[in-house]
Amino acid sequence: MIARVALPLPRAAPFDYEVPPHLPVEVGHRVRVPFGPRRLWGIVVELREEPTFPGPLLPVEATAGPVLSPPGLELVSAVARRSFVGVGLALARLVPAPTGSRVREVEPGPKPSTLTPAQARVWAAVQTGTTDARELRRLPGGARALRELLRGGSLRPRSLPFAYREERKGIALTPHQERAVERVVAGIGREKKYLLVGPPGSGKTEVYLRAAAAALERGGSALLLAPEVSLLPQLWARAGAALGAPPAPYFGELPGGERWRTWADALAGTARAAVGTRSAIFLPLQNLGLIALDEEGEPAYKQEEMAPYYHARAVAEARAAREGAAVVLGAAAPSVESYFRAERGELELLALPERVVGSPPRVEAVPRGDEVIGPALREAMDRHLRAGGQVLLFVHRLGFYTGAVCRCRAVLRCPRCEIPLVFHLADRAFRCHACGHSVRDPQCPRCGEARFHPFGVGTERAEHEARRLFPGTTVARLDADTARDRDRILSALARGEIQVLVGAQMVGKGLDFPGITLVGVVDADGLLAAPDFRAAERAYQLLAGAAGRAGRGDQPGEVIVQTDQPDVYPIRCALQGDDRGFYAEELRYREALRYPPFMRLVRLLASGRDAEGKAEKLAKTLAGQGFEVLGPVRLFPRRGVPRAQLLVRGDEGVVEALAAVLPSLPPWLAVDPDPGWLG
DNA sequence: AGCACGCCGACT
DNA sequence: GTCGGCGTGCTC
Repeated sequence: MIARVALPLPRAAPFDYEVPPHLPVEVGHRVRVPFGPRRLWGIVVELREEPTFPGPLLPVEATAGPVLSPPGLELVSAVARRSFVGVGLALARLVPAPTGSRVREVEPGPKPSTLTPAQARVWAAVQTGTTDARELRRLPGGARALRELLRGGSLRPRSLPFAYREERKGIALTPHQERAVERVVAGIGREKKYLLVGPPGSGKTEVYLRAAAAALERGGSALLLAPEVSLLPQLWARAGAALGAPPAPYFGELPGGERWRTWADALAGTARAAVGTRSAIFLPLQNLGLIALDEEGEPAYKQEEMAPYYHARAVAEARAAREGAAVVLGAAAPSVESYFRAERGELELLALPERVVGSPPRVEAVPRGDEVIGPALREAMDRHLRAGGQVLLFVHRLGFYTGAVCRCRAVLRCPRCEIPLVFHLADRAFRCHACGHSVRDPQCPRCGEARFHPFGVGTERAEHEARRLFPGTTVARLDADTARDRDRILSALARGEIQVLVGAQMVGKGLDFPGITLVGVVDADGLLAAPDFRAAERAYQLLAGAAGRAGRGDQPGEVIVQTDQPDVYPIRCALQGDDRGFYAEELRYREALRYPPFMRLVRLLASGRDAEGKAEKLAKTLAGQGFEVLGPVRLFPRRGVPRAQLLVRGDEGVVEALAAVLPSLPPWLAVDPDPGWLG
């Protein structure tokens, strides 16, 4: 028997190996094979009688058992093909491996029938709340007993960053929710796709959970996705309550051992519900009945960093088509793509028009002027703080000043990455947000001067201003720089110990804090200034999301948006809650300029020495073959490596057409068939 | 990806 | 005369 084994090599096709007669090897198993002078672990993608390779074959050396089912394998193959990488590399990056990472915390599973004295001591300690594995190992005979209990499944490893828990009693559904649940449940097993649109607080999560429960009742499984790890604790806790058992967690930052644990449980069919982020879309849950993507328009669902490039939404639909699952895409402000597809009937639109929690906030646009916190916003903050409310200030950029310019008009940039440097108060230095490079006393590379005029508003500056304007109030900042304290910050906020929270992207969505009665968007114009055809969409989503943060409690909410262009459609429509108006206008613009969803853009990314020259040549070749090519443009170097990109525009078939022309990609080139953000 | 082989510049 | 740069090719 011949096994075709996909190895973790960037472009290579699978390799043939001889399966020794008594080695139990099947498709989807991880196996160890000799490869030149080394040995590699790969995944068997096919078993066949006759080899495809003409030369002599080496034998498979060992197997580690199944890691993926045949449908999962096909799914990953399709994803790999679309981003022009070998299946082996895609598998290596998407399928976790069991690691010997030490268990740090445990939680009890089913009570074992027989216990040795040492195991009994460990078991008793866990029952009384000792979940720290280090402490348990210190008990007499503890290390060994712990290992045995873990192997027997009576104890399970745990290291979830999930401190937050929430009780929610069975809430009665609104008629709209009832109908949405009914529709989605009808789609289970029928590969139906839904777009569930409703403002924050309209009860979308409840719809996912009821549908998930229905999928489980029918003997299937359910997968619930959120765009960010920070949103998982709430979802996990609520799903646990709704489904009767805590779902398995899966996300990139989860320690390897636990990622593998969830993966293996899914594959074995012992985990039937899971919550996770983007990468969880590949979890091999058996008999999948439902996939829900909350906040489906969030860019975090798109893998942009490295191949295989994939959008969790697209993979969800591919899985649904293969496995018959229903897909629910939920959003307050859906992506333009999904809205368009709902209009065309490819997705069934389900609307949850009314809020079940709180009332809609009062929204107002005010001019920003020269101040970070202008007079109108200041007045509103004062009013809400006096009334005992909490304030969220939304700023979309990190740092204090977001840029600095020399007297010779040169912008201060990172010497490696060429990105404008951002001044941070914490280290009193200019920092590069791409590579971390930092300088205290920069000199202008052009004129040698050392005097820069800083400009721009970052989260630190907004925090500083809030402190200055409201002495005596507690101001906290939650952004990428303070993310490791997020649990502490959010629980302090929940306890009312923080009056003003300054936050970037991460506070915009999903988090539910009834005490926040005022949301201030500090610089809405800056959102729109991004050089990307999706800038308006992003601005609209962030504004709609930020607006949703206010007024979920008993007190009515208020939203103040500082902008000098309140009549530009993304801002105007977000303020007026005119979603139809926004999508109509945005779709007109996309169609006129031949952007997605009317046309497809494929991104070709060249990197390394002479990236620009190579991209230039490639652009010429492709243009000569009749492709519509945009660019190339030079990009900011990544870790000192120069980069350039070009875009190829075409209809749906353009990816296949490119594949025909670029049968094997040179190592300096990467292809993203569905780029999210063109920066 | 590694690792080999292989052909042109600055050094003992 | 060598040491060493990284360009092409191979691994079942």
